[in-house]
Amino acid sequence: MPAAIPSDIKLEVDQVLEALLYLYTESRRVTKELARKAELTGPQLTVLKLLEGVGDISLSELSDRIRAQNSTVTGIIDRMEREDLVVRARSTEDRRVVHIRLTDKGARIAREIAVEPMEIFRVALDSLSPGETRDLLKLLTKVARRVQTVVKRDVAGEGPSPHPRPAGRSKE
Amino acid sequence: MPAAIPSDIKLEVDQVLEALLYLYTESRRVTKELARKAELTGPQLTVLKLLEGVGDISLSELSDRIRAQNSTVTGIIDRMEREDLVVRARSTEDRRVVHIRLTDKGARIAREIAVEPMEIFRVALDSLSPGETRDLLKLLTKVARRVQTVVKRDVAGEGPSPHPRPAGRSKE
DNA sequence: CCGTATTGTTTCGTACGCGAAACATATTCC
DNA sequence: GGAATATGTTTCGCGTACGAAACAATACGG
Repeated sequence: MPAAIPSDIKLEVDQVLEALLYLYTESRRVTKELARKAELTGPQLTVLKLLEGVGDISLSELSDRIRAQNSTVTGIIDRMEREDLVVRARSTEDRRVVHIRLTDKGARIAREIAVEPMEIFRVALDSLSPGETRDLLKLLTKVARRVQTVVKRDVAGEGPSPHPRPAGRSKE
Repeated sequence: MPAAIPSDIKLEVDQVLEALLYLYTESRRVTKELARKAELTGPQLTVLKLLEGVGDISLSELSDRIRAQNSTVTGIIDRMEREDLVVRARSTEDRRVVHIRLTDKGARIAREIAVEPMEIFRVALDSLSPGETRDLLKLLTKVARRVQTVVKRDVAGEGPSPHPRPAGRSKE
């Protein structure tokens, strides 16, 4: 644990978080806007392009891929089924499993939207040199990995507070 | 525009996006978890700490700060008012504006949650050297700025498609 | 002054997004 | 083989989150 953190580092950390927030927010906005042209929502477009890429998958797998809970995806698929973009097909081997499949209409729309939702970010990232891109990736994954271990430890502990208390009052 | 983009760059870009998504998702999860200890939701905790920091502000300003629409914040404030965490106070100079103010209860809870929601990320970012942190910030802001200009141009155009069409059919 | 545009907030409708509980089917262990 | 368990999905309740429209008050042009 670092002993004394200079406060200008804290400022930079804030700015990093700000930048992350901005980029994420913007990525959603862009996806959404792109989707609107096809009368879709952001998540629906994501699902459509995903299915186009990998073929039929189960609902759980879909949830994993788009990092959402099953209960969330159930709703998304409900609405997409209502719009005749996908169909549910009960698996024959394991009857608990539901496979999600593109309909012809769904496949056609996926084809029509040739742009990857994240295209803008590709463009933006192109403003970095290959070396910079690699550096960025390295730094981000390093941070991500670190977050992951902290979170893991946290979840495992589950107790009173494994957090490194930030010198604030904690009594009551 | 770079002439030929090697496909391993594309892969790295994907990974960068993946990392961004992960970090953002995780930050929300952590905030939420922290908030739960005080019977709050993530956004509510954010608002509480923000008000604690800057004092009374108008609803619009609040919306700006947390990057949400007014209509979203209206709902959040509704629920917080219901829980007696904040009060609305109509401005006397301009009777259109509503100032949001912490109640004693709200202020107390804000004080009790000494941990900044983003603390975990501070910890994670501490695993980078000061130089690396600065590099990360530099790269992220560079990308963010680039995204911003692309988006701006996009919005300004508003027309058929200022996007660099990716060789897909665009009719119909 | 009066009408019109502008600005700040709320309302409404819809779509995520989550966690907990319900439910159905599979698996395991005795 | 039947109870206990685990796994895949849905249901439910709640809280964001957004855009468009409604509404209120202010500013602006004539």
